[in-house]
Amino acid sequence: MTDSDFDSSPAETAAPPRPLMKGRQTRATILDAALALASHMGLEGLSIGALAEVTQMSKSGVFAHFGSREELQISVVREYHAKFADEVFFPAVAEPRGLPRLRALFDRWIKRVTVEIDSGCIYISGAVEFDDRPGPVRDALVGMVQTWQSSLERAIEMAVDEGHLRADTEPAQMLFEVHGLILALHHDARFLRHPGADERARAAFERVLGHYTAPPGAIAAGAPHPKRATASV
Amino acid sequence: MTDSDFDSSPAETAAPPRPLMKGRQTRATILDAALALASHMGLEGLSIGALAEVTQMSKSGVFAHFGSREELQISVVREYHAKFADEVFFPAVAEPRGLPRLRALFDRWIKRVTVEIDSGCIYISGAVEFDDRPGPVRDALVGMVQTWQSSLERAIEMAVDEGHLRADTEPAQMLFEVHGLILALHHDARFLRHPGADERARAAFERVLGHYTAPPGAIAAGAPHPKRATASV
DNA sequence: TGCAAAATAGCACGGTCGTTCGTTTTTACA
DNA sequence: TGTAAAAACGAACGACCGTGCTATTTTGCA
Repeated sequence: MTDSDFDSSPAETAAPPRPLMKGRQTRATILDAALALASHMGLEGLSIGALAEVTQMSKSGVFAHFGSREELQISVVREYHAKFADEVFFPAVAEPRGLPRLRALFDRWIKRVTVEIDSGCIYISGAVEFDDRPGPVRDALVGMVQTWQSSLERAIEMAVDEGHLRADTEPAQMLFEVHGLILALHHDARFLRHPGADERARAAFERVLGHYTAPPGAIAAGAPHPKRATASV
Repeated sequence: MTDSDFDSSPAETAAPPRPLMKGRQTRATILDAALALASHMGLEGLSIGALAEVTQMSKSGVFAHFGSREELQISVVREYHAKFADEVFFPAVAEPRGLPRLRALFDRWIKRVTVEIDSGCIYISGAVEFDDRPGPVRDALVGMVQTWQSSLERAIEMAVDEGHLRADTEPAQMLFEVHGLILALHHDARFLRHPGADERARAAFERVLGHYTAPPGAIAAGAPHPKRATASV
């Protein structure tokens, strides 16, 4: 469809077999509440009881829509993925390839991580919660994060191809650095509650861009012989 | 004591009033197990039952040492802080001020986050778990992270004073960027299980150093006029 | 409007959680 | 060695958890 496989819903839309309407609808309501709840408490903090209370339903009523807590968690991850795609990725790929698209991606990413008061990034919190916890939830999470990172990496490659970034740019390396900025932003804004964190992130992003757009000879590899770098005191 | 207030134990060592020996000892054993457990499952994943099983004690026996789960969590945070100081901070401040010390800090930080297989960084996981969860545990966590970051920022300032870094360096900004590298490393190594993540972090660190050691005129603020930066396609 | 099917509710289960309390064992010092 | 205090145990509590059942209600279509 677009020039990416960053697809919101694999094969779920369209084709309502026969008996459904209210079902999907309340399922969507539950999922919305679950997404909000998971943003605060983490995916492991999700509880069917709390979800039932919030949606004014019975526990079993909520439960029936997912069949297991694990399936609920995975559904939440998928839901977040879809929302993330809609709010970050798709609007950004409307921008022209290269730097404009790259800037749009980063800018929307920043906003997604910070401005939405009640919504911590589930990619980030999920990564920490499930880095040591094997299972289907982790697998789903890893898959979606990898999809998003691949999309970003491809956007970087395009910027190289367009001549907006240096030809010797390592997309994976640049991605690592940019991703770090988002993580630092998330940390400083949400945990430490630093007010100016997003400005730090934007400034750092410009610095990174500055490096990857500089003429290849200017800034070579390591430190360009400062006064006395690794010398002792 | 040293040139920092990065103190391991506020006022806990020395001065055993009278009746204690076995108590502190088993408390330390429990705390060790708790630290390992929290590294895997997070601070919220800590359970007194699991801790009792691992230490071959009764639940109430474990419980008695802390008085509450919350106090246990705080003790774990303090314990991690002390270990972190011993393994990262104190050895690094043995290096001469300026770049050598800065490199030592970053290098040991990297190792702390990655090479210790069974130990995720509690600062990082705790930050995600408690960014939306007010209370004493969050307060303790924030305090320790701030202490560590202040120490790092001071090390950067010293490097500026020594003339190892550019005079117009904003320590807080540089700290933000370096911290992001550690977070990206933690993410890629532990969650995505990328093998070469630490090399990416080291390379990025050198890049950051390269920027902050370059002569002030060379790389100004934004992008230094590449071929055609923000132009459309 | 009637009727099958889907959606939801209600209830109970086994389990784990943090915590309390009374008892028993262990420690440390006279 | 005796003894008071500290440490550890064991059982029980109320609360919440996910999940499995069987009703009951609601839906959508003939």
